[in-house]
Amino acid sequence: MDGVNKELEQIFDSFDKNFIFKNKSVLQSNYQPNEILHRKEYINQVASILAPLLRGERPSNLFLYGKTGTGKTLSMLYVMKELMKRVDKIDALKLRIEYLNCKLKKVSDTEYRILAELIKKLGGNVPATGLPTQAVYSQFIELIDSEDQLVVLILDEIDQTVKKISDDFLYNLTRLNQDLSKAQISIVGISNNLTFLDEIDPRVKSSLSEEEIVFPPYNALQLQDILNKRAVSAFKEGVLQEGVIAKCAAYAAREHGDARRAIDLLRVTGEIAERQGSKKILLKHIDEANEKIEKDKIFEIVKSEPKQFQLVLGSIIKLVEDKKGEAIFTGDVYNYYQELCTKNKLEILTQRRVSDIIQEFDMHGLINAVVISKGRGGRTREIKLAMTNQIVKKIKEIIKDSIDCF
DNA sequence: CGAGATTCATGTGAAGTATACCTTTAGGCTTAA
DNA sequence: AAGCCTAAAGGTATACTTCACATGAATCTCGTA
Repeated sequence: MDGVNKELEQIFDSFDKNFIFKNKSVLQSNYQPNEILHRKEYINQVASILAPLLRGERPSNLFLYGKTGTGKTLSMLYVMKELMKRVDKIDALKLRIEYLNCKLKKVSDTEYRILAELIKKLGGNVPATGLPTQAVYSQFIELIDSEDQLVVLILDEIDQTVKKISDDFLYNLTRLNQDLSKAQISIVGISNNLTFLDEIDPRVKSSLSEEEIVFPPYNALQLQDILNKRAVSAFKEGVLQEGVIAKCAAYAAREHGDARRAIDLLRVTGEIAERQGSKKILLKHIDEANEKIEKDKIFEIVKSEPKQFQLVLGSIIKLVEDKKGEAIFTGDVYNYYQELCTKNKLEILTQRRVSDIIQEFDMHGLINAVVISKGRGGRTREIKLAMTNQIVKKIKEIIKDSIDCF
């Protein structure tokens, strides 16, 4: 018994001796800063478009674009918070703002579920299944229309949804106002995909994006500001080696100015420094962190891939290692893959499919596959691994867990 | 020797199929009036 | 009668397969110099 306690004490002790973090949550992705840097202009735009709400008028539908980590959601939520503060002071005004991230797994699947989720947020109740979609619609409308009120629906990552469902859903939403007698509704769509609006029905397009705001990526300097600000409350004083912030910002700026990425990088860097028992965060920790994030991403992909994919990847790795330096081709991979399938008693997919799978790996950046023509030797893909040996080794371990190869 | 035809091994697109997972519907059962 | 549940029926997305055709440079063919 005593032994266990000592062990625990040690763990707690080492936690206590944490030199690095003061408040790590500041660097976690759901953290809401109370001031948003370098987005003032856009926040103002959003605010001025939504301002009519305060007079009880329906604002235009609004559409926000921008790549990931450009502060769209953050800005929107901020404006929403400020608006609500203001509205609370005005008695006569009934305003509801509902935020829904369409990408969340439990929601994203269908029109039905999005509506169900919205209804739940508005205080209604729908069974998880069973009702006709039309019935859910009318319940939704009834719920909104039950009072004299203004409703703003913020639909985040809406492009994800529309890819899965048709744009009828959006069309219906934009026309909701016609079915309402007392209440009025505005829609704010947020999309990561800059070309999203080009892909949807023009009727929807015109009514959904009465106003549009594009959020540009942050540049390296702006990222630095953001990181600096967060670092102050996240880290203990003096733990940052000079240049750490700048380097983090530079890394993220290279990746289309994604602030989320920058913050993640900074956090992971801190975690690595902490784990190594370092008293300061050094530049070299950033490289490790960057690699770790990269690695995690790859592992995530590999792990979530079905067995067939893992077999193909296993075949590729095996062949590349065997043929040191020499390029390998689709045919080789397919042959070896067939062997592996037999060995593992799995069904053999057609070459057509394997070809697609290889292409997918290429898209994920796990391998480099270029289509070449070998003249009379035919056409094929020339395949190379695009990962460091370390990562390959790890992947082999992951694959080995589920499949007998190598 | 060179232009054009041929060839190889596989890429690529379209369309069809199997499967799993949903939604809808309808019928039956329960409940409450 | 209304509400609820469930099983069967109908839909739809996904992951493949099948079929058919496209590719593009090495190689072959054959006419010509």
